[in-house]
Amino acid sequence: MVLATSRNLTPLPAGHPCLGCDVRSVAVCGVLECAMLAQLRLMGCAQKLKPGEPLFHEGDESKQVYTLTKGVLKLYKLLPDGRRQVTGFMFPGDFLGISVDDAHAFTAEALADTQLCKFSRGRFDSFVEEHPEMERELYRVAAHELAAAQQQMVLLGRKTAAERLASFFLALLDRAERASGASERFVKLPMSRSDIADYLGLTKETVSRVLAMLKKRRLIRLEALDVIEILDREGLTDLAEGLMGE
Amino acid sequence: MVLATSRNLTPLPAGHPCLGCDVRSVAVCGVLECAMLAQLRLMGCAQKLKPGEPLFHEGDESKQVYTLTKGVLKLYKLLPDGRRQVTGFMFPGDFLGISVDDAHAFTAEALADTQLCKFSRGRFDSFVEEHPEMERELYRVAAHELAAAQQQMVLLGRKTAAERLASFFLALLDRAERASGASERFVKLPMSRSDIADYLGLTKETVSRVLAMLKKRRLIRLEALDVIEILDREGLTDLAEGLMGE
DNA sequence: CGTTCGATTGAGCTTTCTCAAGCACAGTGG
DNA sequence: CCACTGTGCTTGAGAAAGCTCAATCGAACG
Repeated sequence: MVLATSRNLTPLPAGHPCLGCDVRSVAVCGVLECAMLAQLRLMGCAQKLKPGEPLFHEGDESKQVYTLTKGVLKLYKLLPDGRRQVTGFMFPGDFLGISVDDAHAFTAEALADTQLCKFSRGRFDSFVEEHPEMERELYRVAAHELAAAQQQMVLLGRKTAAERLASFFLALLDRAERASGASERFVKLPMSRSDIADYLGLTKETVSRVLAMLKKRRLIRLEALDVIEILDREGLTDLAEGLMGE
Repeated sequence: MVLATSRNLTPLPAGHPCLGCDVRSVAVCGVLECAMLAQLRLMGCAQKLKPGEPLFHEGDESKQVYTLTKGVLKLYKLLPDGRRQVTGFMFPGDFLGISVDDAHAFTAEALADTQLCKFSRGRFDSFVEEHPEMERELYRVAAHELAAAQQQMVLLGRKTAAERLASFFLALLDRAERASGASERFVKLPMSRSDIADYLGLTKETVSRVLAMLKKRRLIRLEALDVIEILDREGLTDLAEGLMGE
């Protein structure tokens, strides 16, 4: 639910801290010239996170922006009594840097071994200053995120548990296919059942039960605890859109 | 849940279609020079809507952008079976124009007699082209919207019915106070109970019942069916943040 | 081989929803 | 001026989806 989408590939100069990443692009610059991408990357320095390690907390001052190059992050907000809402997951290629009033609106925490390319906000801002087309791109990505957030509001406000799970798996599938550029049958779930529950506004028990139901209906299969196979994409799509209820 | 916040006031030239509006500003240009605001306004032409009249539908091609000058709009998305999620309300000063792939992500419908200042997207884009600081402002507003959307996800995913209503009233109160620049005790509800329900992920019956409960707890009072008085703002805030449950 | 931690399953409960009836107020026509 | 009607709001009773609490399972790891 934050700046997203991986794009064009860009070569990195030898010796750069981001060398060895999964990704050779800067997501937010999908439309920018390769020269510009390389230049931006040069300004960054590498940062690594272990599973469970936070990158920053909700309310922290936002002094850096990041590109995720390897791993997965979950983004979440907490209520004072501990209720958690996961607002999104970040994958390689995603850009992390939108903030209001220079404060982070959510906590970002690694789900796996994670690697980021970090830019100081000042340097990033001056880079954007020098490349006005970057500004447009930032706006485009924010607009995209906003549309995704509205879609998630429909899910949280109006969909049943089964519809939420179906929508979630299809969204992960779409993303995997966009990343690989090929059609996929298997979807990796790098997050726990609790994380899925907190993203979909459910409990982990309900997630487990609905998962069992989707298996019994032959819509999906569990290849492993954290890998699902999509058996009936059309059926899953109908379910996700609420067409199975009647 | 779409571009928002009213700001600086700008005089409009005599004879302009927007003359007679509630607002003398273009929200999205909060930081821009007055000269620029006036110039943008000159490019616009007026449009009026009656209650219940749609401005555009979800999926329609997005050929215009708008500034709301008078009235209220509700923005919503539908599931195929008719379930509705209201993603936001628009008030005078709000800007309506963020879209992805040139298609509207939601339906916009008037709740009252409404007046807008309309710009063709092409002219708006070339105006933005000529005023790069406008691009930054668009981005800033989109980022603000995104933060609000994430807040709404917490509400929809994790809050109880009472917490949702309390949060909603406080958000309306905040907005009213920002608009008037003064402290307020009364909040106008220009939308129906069903609209509130569809915004908060509830049913209209639950909204009514929770309203009755809030009255009994002396947190609010109904001045009229569509005007609430805030009797205990602190209590309402505690409730909205989930601090009353324990 | 035992321990641990996440995932699953079960039973009962709570919140919210659904369906239905009653109420209040605005607009209309006699 | 008042009954009539429609629409939206409120209230009630029963149902259901999903939650809570608790027990069990199972894979990973020491």
